[in-house]
Amino acid sequence: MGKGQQTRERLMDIAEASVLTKGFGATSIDEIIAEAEITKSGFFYHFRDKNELARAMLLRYVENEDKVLDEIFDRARELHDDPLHAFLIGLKLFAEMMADLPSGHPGCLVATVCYNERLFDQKIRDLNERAVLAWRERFLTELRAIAEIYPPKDKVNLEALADMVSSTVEGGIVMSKALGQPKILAEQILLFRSYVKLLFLPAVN
Amino acid sequence: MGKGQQTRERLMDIAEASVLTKGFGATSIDEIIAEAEITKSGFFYHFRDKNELARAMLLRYVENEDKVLDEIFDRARELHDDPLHAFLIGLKLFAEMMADLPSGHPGCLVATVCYNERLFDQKIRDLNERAVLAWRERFLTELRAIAEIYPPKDKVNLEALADMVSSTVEGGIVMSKALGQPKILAEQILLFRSYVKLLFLPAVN
DNA sequence: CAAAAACTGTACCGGCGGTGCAGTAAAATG
DNA sequence: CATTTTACTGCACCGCCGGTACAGTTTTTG
Repeated sequence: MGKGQQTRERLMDIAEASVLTKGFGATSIDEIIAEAEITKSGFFYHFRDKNELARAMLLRYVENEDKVLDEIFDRARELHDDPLHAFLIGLKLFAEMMADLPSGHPGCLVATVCYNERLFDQKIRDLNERAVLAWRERFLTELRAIAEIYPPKDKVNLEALADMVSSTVEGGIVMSKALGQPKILAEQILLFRSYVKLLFLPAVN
Repeated sequence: MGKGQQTRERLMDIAEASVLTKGFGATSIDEIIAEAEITKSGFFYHFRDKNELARAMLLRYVENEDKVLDEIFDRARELHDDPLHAFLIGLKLFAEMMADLPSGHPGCLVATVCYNERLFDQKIRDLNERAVLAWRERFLTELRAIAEIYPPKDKVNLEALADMVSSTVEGGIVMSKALGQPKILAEQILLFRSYVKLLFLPAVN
């Protein structure tokens, strides 16, 4: 990674932390450059404007989340051949990872984009939508494989169930932040896992 | 309601819509007063500063949500004596209400406070926390009554399960906004309802 | 009709996002 | 080693915004 890329990453790190705690509109460039110890001109060398910073940040965030999810659920499939059990293992690993974040999940950029939509151009909103749709497809694939083997015990729309993974994480983050209790996110993921168990597992005791 | 109170409400209506789509930091007083057709002096007659507007807005929002939830779950208890069935009916009514919002749920102020925490004083963050804790207590009471009659089929922390109602709504709103599909929120509530059914109902067919 | 409530008008301050552009230090390249 | 490219610095400027201060005016209400 060249020096320029390093600076870019540092600027995005600082901006991300600020955006997640103050929102995009209240995140000032002056504040970012002060913390990064760079001049305003230096900032605008890397990003044409604030929106380009947002776009780059969101892209980086989504790519990173995808990588993390790949690792977790690939690992889970390594640990068990059965799709249902692999999925349940993956959810447990996911919950553990969320519980191990030292000061809780810092927040999801996808959620802040939703709650700041008017501030972003169409490109960013599209990127955001595509990220969520990719999550849906990811989990839908797993759920279809599960439903083929284990008939669900209640009539559910698998697409909505796939969305429930993301929804649980987004909701869990908000709850964790609202109550200042990081562990809530992991709890919510485990409750979703309990639902998957009850829905697909033939005999739970 | 006096004229002053009417203006206050109008200012909060306008501010709320803006805060939910642009964040608090990007919501300008100039923009609010332009839409409300009032002067800046008029604004500051009603609210000492932006933070007082936020406090009043959040308080109003939370009180209103509580009222809506009271109505829905009181009605549900009217329709069925059994706590589990009453809760399931309540969730269905809730989902229907969310599905009937013409352009989807506009967003939750509690979530925006979480994602703008650094912009607000302790008073507001406390108010936010208390609101979420009140939701927890509300649903915990119902769940305890249910669990006394129907032994849960999986080991669950009832407190976390109570939080799952709020979490589902918060997550569902984010998903609805991210994908531009209002119905997702209702779907997610119905999936939570399905979980409650599988968890407590003795024989689901 | 008087008092209180609900504003308007005006002038001002410092900070911020953003632009433009000239200059320069450091790193990569031939 | 020289040159080009990359990665910045410095500076001047604009208009908008949150907020302050305060005097004056209209509207509502008891």
